[in-house]
Amino acid sequence: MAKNLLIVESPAKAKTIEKILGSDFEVKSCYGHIRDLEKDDMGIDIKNNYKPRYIVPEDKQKVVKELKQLAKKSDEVWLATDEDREGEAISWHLCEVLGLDPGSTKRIVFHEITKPAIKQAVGRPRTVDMNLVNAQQARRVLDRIVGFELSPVLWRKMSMKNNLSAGRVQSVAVRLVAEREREINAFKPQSSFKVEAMFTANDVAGKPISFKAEGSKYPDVATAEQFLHQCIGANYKVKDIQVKPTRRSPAAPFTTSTLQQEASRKLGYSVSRTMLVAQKLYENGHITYMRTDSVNLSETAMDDVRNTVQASYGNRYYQSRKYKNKNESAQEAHEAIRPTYMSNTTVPDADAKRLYELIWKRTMASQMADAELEKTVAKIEVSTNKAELAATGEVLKFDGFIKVYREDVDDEDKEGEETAEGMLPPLTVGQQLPLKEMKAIERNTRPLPRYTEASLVKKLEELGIGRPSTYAPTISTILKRGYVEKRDKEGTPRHYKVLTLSKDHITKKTETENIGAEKAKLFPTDLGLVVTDFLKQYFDDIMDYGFTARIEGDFDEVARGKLRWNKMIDEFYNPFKKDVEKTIETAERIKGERELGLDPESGKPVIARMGRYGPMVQIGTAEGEEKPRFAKLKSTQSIETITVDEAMELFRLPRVLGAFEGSDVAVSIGRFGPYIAHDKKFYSLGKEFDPYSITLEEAAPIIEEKRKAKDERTIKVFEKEKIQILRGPYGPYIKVGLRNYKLSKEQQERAADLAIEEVKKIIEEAKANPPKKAPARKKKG
DNA sequence: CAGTGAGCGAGCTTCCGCTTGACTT
Repeated sequence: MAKNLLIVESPAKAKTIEKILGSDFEVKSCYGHIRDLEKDDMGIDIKNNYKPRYIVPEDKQKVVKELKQLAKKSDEVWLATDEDREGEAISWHLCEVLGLDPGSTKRIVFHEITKPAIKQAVGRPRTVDMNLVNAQQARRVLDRIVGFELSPVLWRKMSMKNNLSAGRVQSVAVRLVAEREREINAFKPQSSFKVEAMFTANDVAGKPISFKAEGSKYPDVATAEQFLHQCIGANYKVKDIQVKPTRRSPAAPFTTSTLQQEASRKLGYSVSRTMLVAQKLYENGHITYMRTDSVNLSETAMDDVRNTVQASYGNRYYQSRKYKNKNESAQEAHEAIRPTYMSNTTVPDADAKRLYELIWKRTMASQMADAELEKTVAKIEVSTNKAELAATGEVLKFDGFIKVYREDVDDEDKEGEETAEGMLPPLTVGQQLPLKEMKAIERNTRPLPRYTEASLVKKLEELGIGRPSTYAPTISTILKRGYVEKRDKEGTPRHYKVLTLSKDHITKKTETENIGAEKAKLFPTDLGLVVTDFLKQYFDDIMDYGFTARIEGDFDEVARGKLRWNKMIDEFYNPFKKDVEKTIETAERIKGERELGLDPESGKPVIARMGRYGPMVQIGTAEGEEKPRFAKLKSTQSIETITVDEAMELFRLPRVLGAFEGSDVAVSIGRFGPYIAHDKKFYSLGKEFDPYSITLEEAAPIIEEKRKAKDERTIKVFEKEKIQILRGPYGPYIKVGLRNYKLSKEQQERAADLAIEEVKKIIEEAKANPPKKAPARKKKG
C-alpha cells in the first residue's frame, strides 16, 4: 500500500507521473473541478457577503467517493493540480471535500511532465494559496451572476424564448460576429486603376523571359487612360537596382488557439474537430496536453528537437529559440503543444496523422534557422513622362525552417493584393527594356472577411476573453443557441474595366470577376443581431470588448492579496443589479422591428420583425380592420437587409403546383422547414429545392421517392396514420406526429404484432417519464 | 405540418472553466 496519494487533474498525466514516482506514490486524477455552485437561487448567498454554496455534481460523486477512500488510507495527500487560478481552486476544493487542512496539506506544481521537473516539485512542496483561490471564486461568482441574471432578462423580453442565454464570453463573441456583418453590409468599395507593365529580358541562359513591373494607382478611368496615352511610343530604361537581403523567422510552437487556426486553414477542421483529434493524440501519449496558452518547450523537448533537426538537416539548419507569450492573459500552466517524442514522425490513424504531422513540423520549425531571401527592386523610367515602374523579385537563398513548415495567414492579415513574387531576370542599370504590353486594371477595395470559427477564437484570445478549454465550447454554444450560423456564401459577379496599351494602341474591355464567395464562415442570425443590440443598449459595460480585461485586473489584485474578493464582487453587483431591475421594468419586448415600405396592392405597411418562431414579415398591423398576413423569412434573409419586393415574394406561399395522381400538390414552409403536401401526407423538402420556384415536374418524383421510402419503413399504422410503427436504423420505433418513442428490445421483436392498446400504453408511459439527462432539481421549501 | 405571431401563466431554461467517457431518435 502506497503511503502517499498524489492528485492531478488529468488521468493521462496520472499514469505518466505514477511511473516516474514509483511505488511510494499512488497517483490519481480528479477529472477537473469536483465542485460547482448549486443551481438554485444562483448558488450564491448575496446577502451573506456573496457566500458561494458548493455542491458535488452528480457526475463527480463517483470520483469524489473514490478519492475520499484513498485519502483516508494514505499517510499523506499531495495536491498536484495545474498551476493556475483554476488549478489552485481545485486543490482547495479537494481539501474541503477530503477533509484536509489547506494550511498544511502539501501542494506542488510543475509545468512539464519530466522526471527532473516532478522530482524537484516533490522536493519543494508549498500550501494552497488562498489569495489565488479567492481570485478564482471571484471569477466563478461573477460569471454565474452575469449568466444567471442576464439570461432570464432575455427570456422575459424576447418573443423567441427557447433556450436563450447570455454570458460574459458568449455574448461578446456574438457581438464580434454581428459587428463584422454590419461593417460588411455598410462597406462601400473604392475603385482605382492599377498600372501593370510586362517586359521581356534574357535570363542567365540567354533565353527571353517576361516579368511584371508595377506602376502607380489612378483614381478613375480618365486619369488611367491619360497615363497610358502618355506612354505611347515611349522607351523604358532600368534606372536603378536595389538588392536587399531579408529574413523570415519560424512561428512559435502551437498553443490551443494557434493549433485551431492552422488546422482550420490547412486541414479545414472545425475547432471542435481539432480538439477531438488532439484529445485522442494526447490520450495515446503522442502529444503533450492540448489545452494550453503556453508557447514554451521543456528543456528535454528542446534537446530532443535539437538532436532531430541536426540529425535530419545538419547544424546549419538548427537554431535554438525561446518564445515569449504576447498575450498578457496567458496563465501558462502547461507546455506548448508538441510531440512527446520527435523520433515518432507519424501516427497510424488517418485523421490524427494529418494533425500530428502538423504539430511535428511546427515544433521542428520552431527550433530551426531563419529563411534567408534576397529581394530585388528594379526601377524603370519612362521616356515620355515622369512616372516610374517597379519590378520586384525574390530569391530564396537559404530555406532554413521553410524546409519543414510554413505558416498560413488569414485573409484578414494579407496586405493588399496577392504579391507572389517570382524571380527577375538579371538586369543592369541603363538597360533598355522592350514593352510587351501595359495594363490599367480596375481594382476595388474589399471589406474585412467574415470570421471563421478559428479566426473568431483568435480574436477572442487577443481580447483576453475565454480560455483554451472553452474556445471550442463557446463556438458550439453560440451556434446551438442560433445566434450565429456557419455557412457558405456564393459570390456575386462584378464588372471591372481593363485598359490595355499594346503596340501603341489602347483598347478598353470590361471583364467580370466573382467576388465575396466565402466558405464555412460565421454569419449572425437575426436573433443574434437583435439580442446583441438589446444587451448593448442596456448592459454596455458587460458587452464592452475591454470588460474581461478590466475585471482580470481586479482578479489579479485579489490574487496578490490587495483586494478582498467579496468587496470586488459587491462593487460589481450593486450597479449591475440596478441595471437588471431597470431593464426588466422599462425595456420593451425585443422585436427588432423594421418597416420596409408599403404593400403595392393594399397600401398597408410591410414590417419585418422577430416572431415567436423566428424572423418574419407581416403586412398590416393588428389594429387594422383586416387580419395581418404573416410569412417566415428564408434562412439566408435578414430583417436588416430584406427589401419590400423580396418580402412580397414570401407571400406566394403556400403554392398549389397542380394535380398529381388526382390530388393537389401544395408546397409551403413550416416550423421545420419547407415541405410538400400531397394526398393528406407531408414530405419534407431537401435543401437543394427552393419552395418558391419548385415545379410540379420536380415535385412529383420527390413524392414518389419519399412515399416509397416511407412505405418500406412502415411496419404498422394506427388511427389513420396518426400513430405509426416505423423501422429506424436502431430498430422499430413509434412515431406520433413529430415525436418518436422508443421500444424495448422485447417490444421491438414483436413490433409487427403490437396492438393499439399496448402502443398507447407505451406512449403514455414515455410521456410520464421523459428521458432526463440532468439530475433532478432539488425542490426548496 | 394546407399554421403559427395577442396575452396569460405554469414550468422550464441559463453562466464559465476544469476534466473525460457514455450516449446514440
